[in-house]
Amino acid sequence: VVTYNTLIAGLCKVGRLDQARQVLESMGEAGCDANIVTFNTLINGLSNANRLEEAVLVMHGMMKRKGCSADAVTYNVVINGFCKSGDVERAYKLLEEMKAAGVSPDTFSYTIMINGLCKSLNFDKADELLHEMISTNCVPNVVTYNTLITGYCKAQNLDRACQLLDVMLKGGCAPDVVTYSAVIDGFCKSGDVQEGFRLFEKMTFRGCRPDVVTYTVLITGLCKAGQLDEACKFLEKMIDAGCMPNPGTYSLVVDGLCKVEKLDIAYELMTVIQEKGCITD
RNA sequence: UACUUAUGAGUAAU
Repeated sequence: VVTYNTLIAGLCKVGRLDQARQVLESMGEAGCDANIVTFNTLINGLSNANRLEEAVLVMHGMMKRKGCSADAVTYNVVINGFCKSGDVERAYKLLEEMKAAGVSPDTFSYTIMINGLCKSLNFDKADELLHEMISTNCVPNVVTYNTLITGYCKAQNLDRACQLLDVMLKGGCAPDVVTYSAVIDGFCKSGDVQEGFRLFEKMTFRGCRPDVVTYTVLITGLCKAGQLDEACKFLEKMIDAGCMPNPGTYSLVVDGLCKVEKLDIAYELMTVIQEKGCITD
């Protein structure tokens, strides 16, 4: 079964969904019964391809089989599909349906739903779910908090984002590089690059290593603020810190320089970057 | 300790 599941997952990943489905259907004749993971894998593939009604049909088909019932992953996958497609209401209904069917939502379920609600700017409901999960002894993890924090940052509610960061610190849930990058991005997008750098200092002080995204966020902020010299310096600092920029990172700086007609500096930067062993595209 | 689900940035020229 595991071999089959791996094959189906591979087919789904490259978009050969119909073939994945055929493989699943042929398993019975081959004397190998599909299990819950097999179905979840296919349902996830359909869901990612936005073939949601089909995903639901496969889910229901599976539930009619003997010895097969939907588990938390099954629901999570479909709920996530509806959230990503923008149909948050349908997703929410499925979460209710899940509870009614006696399948307890897990940390993934709540995080997925909270993400959907944040993306549709329904923060009241998102907070409500956070409390609901805590009251049902389902522990929010770093991803759950990151999801909410990102949502609030995008909505430029930085006070609430920082408040949640505090909850994490005090509640023993260590913020990670995603948490910090999200909040730093929030500060930069609000025009306060300074505050972004202050948090950058704090994160390194607390032992959290910035990655390529963290640096890119700050460099983007500097470029948007017209501080191109600083952006260049910071780009070099990043490389010296052992963090390799990807093509997106430095093309952003090069683009910024070109827009203010500092073409010579842009060219110089390219040279420096290449000398440092970065691959330019 | 095999297989499936959730979170952050950038993405130009034509």
